[in-house]
Amino acid sequence: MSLKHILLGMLEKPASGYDLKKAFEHSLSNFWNAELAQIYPTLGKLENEGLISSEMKPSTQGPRRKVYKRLETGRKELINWLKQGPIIPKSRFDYAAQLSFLDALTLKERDEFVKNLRKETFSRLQALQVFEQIYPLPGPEKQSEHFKTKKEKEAYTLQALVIHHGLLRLQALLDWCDLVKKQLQALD
Amino acid sequence: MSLKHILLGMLEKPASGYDLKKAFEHSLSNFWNAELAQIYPTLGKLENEGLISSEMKPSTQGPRRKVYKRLETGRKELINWLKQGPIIPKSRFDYAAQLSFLDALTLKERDEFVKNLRKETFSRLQALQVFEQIYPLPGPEKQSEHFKTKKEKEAYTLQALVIHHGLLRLQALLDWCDLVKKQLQALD
DNA sequence: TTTCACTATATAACTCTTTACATACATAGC
DNA sequence: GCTATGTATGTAAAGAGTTATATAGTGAAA
Repeated sequence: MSLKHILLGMLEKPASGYDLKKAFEHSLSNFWNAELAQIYPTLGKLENEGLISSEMKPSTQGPRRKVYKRLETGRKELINWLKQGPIIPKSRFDYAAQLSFLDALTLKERDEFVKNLRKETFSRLQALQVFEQIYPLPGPEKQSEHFKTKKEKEAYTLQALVIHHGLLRLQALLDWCDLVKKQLQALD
Repeated sequence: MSLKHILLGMLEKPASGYDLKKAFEHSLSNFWNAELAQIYPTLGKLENEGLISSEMKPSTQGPRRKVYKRLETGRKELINWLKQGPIIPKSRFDYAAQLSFLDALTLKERDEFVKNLRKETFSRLQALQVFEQIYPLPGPEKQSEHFKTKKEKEAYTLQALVIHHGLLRLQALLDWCDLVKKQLQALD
């Protein structure tokens, strides 16, 4: 189960289920998302397995928080997961499946379909470009003094790389939309 | 549920559950895949809903086949699904999540991780390029006489476009792997 | 003072998907 | 006769994920 390991990885610093959900809603949603209804039971399982521990803490805003902390066993489990090598999920591209059946629609409806896909893709790309400005990739300059520790620079670089994954992916999808538009027009 | 509609779309010509599974294993796996244990119950549901009908037919090889046929109600349901507009699934990129925690590994292990991701991506790209040669995109030439009917050319073009979706996607992933490699090397 | 918005945790019911298993016919090779 | 491979359909059980709902505290606006 990937979510277990993803939560384990996210618990670099102690956090509540609510905190983790917010992290998904921010930058992380580019590669994963999970609902609170899935996060809470999963944290519970991780605690039962002795990989994390919890502590109730008062909150300034609202009810008391259940803050989880990753244990050393949890860190080892995370490393084992990473050592397994990259997990490439099965492809699930609903819109591509839809496109392959698009001849069932009228010309006007087909155009509309592609236009909507392009619009949505562009909007997601723009949203990611905001993060790109916050996390530009480290250049070849010798401004390492910008980072306090090596570990800090490592974490930063990985974050920037994940954002770039989304950028390259969305740009490729945008290019594809343009190709589809061109080919559909050529069909008339 | 997307699988229902995808099977509905695939039933342009009558087919058995086994036939549909084989279609997934061939070209379609680039945007979707489903196990027989999921296909059979789903076909049963579609039949209960009156969207498709079935007929037992003898097979030359093995036991008798249950061949499903899309009904007019099924075609209308497919069209309604397409008219909803493009469905963009939630992002689930396990390997990108793994990358963001990669600082937990040694330098050698990180290199190995990226190398494996690139290798697997390249191998998938090569497999798709075989399909690209069978389904090249229609060029601007006036060789429409190559296709018997307009409907035939439409179906062909859509198929070629879906293959190109995979090509662009995998090429973008390959580019990203190279970027990751470069940035990880720069960290030492 | 009621409503809204936000923080915070949790469960129930449902849907979707995967893995494992069970059954059965046909053919080819050893 | 036995084994392997391929065709063909299905069920059971477990796991993953979504949607709906319940609860509860705080603060700010209307």
